[in-house]
Amino acid sequence: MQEPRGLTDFEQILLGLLARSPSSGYELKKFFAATPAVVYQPSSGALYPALCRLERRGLLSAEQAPSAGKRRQRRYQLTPAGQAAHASWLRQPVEPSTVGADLGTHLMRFVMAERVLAPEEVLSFLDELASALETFIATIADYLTTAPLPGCHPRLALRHGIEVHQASLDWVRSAVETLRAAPSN
Amino acid sequence: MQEPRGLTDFEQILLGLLARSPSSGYELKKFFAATPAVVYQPSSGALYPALCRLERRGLLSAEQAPSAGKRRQRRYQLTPAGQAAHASWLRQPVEPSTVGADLGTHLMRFVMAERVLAPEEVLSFLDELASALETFIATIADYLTTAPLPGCHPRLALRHGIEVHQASLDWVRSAVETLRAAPSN
DNA sequence: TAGAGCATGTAAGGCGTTACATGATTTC
DNA sequence: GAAATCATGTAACGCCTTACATGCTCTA
Repeated sequence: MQEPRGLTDFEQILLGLLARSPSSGYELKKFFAATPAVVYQPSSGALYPALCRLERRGLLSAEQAPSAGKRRQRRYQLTPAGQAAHASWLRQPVEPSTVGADLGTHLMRFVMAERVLAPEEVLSFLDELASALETFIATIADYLTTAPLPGCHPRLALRHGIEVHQASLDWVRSAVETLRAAPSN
Repeated sequence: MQEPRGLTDFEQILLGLLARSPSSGYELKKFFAATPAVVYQPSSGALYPALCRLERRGLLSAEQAPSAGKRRQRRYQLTPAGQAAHASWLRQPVEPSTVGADLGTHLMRFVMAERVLAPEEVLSFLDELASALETFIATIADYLTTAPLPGCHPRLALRHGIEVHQASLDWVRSAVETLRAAPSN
């Protein structure tokens, strides 16, 4: 029995979307297309095979064209195993080394954690995210002062990194405030 | 003659690094490893084939272990065609639709433009970047007010997008100021 | 009935990852 | 002389992209 390798981010996100509401592949495509903030537009060749993989793993189940016309349509929903996999993804600790790239994945987790995780779990996720961001910012700031950088563009680019991640950090802190003020809504 | 598909971002970045100073594959690896802001660590299986592809296209040339010991080593440098491809990458207009994801690529272009592009070309690149960011921010802000979003986490996540990209925009403006004040250094 | 959109999928090809392979050189 | 590091590469495998294929359903 070979290790069943972990799910990709894309697969986890599909799981999260289907946890909110069962959908067909086409509806998922429309969702991605309609959301301007999500700048990823999965192709058919990525989406349908991913759904098949999740189904083969027993994380999704599909019901064939139940309602309305006879137009074939596979509406997917999570199995209990799928829900478990999704919840475990949401509960994964924030890996500090990943905060420099793909902040998007963390944001996705935050969005999907609503109503799945307990409010205090969400707050501790944000705490982890905040300290990962602090560490990352400190690392760049240190590199900026100590490393011998040729020219002025590299320094400016590092300042960009600091300022953008500082903005993320500020956001995390204000989000914590917001959620503390109105824990459930 | 089939279209020679464009270079990947990774290949372009390799070209940019080698334009600064000819290096071996191993030195490039060390560079990626040593830079904390660059959160990508190319594997051997990505790096060496990429260098070979660039060489086969005639964009790089390699000299075999010239100096010191007889340890085999391939030191790459740009051919004239490679320099042309690199400059053309740097001069590519900022595609507004790409500004939501991979801001990193734009930053890379900015860093590598120093001393390759004329100061006014750099400034116009930053202008393009600024207006792309403005558009993106406005799009999210509009979506935030008009779209029916379930729950409070999605709204918070969109605010994150706005604030982070606003920080980028502020940085662009201050970078323009800095560069205008000290055009060459 | 012709066309546009719905809805799912497949095939070829490219690139990256992980892991392994292979020598040469320096260090203890 | 053994071990670590230098330095380059290859093989298996997986996923995504582009492009195409296939039917069904609604509208003009």
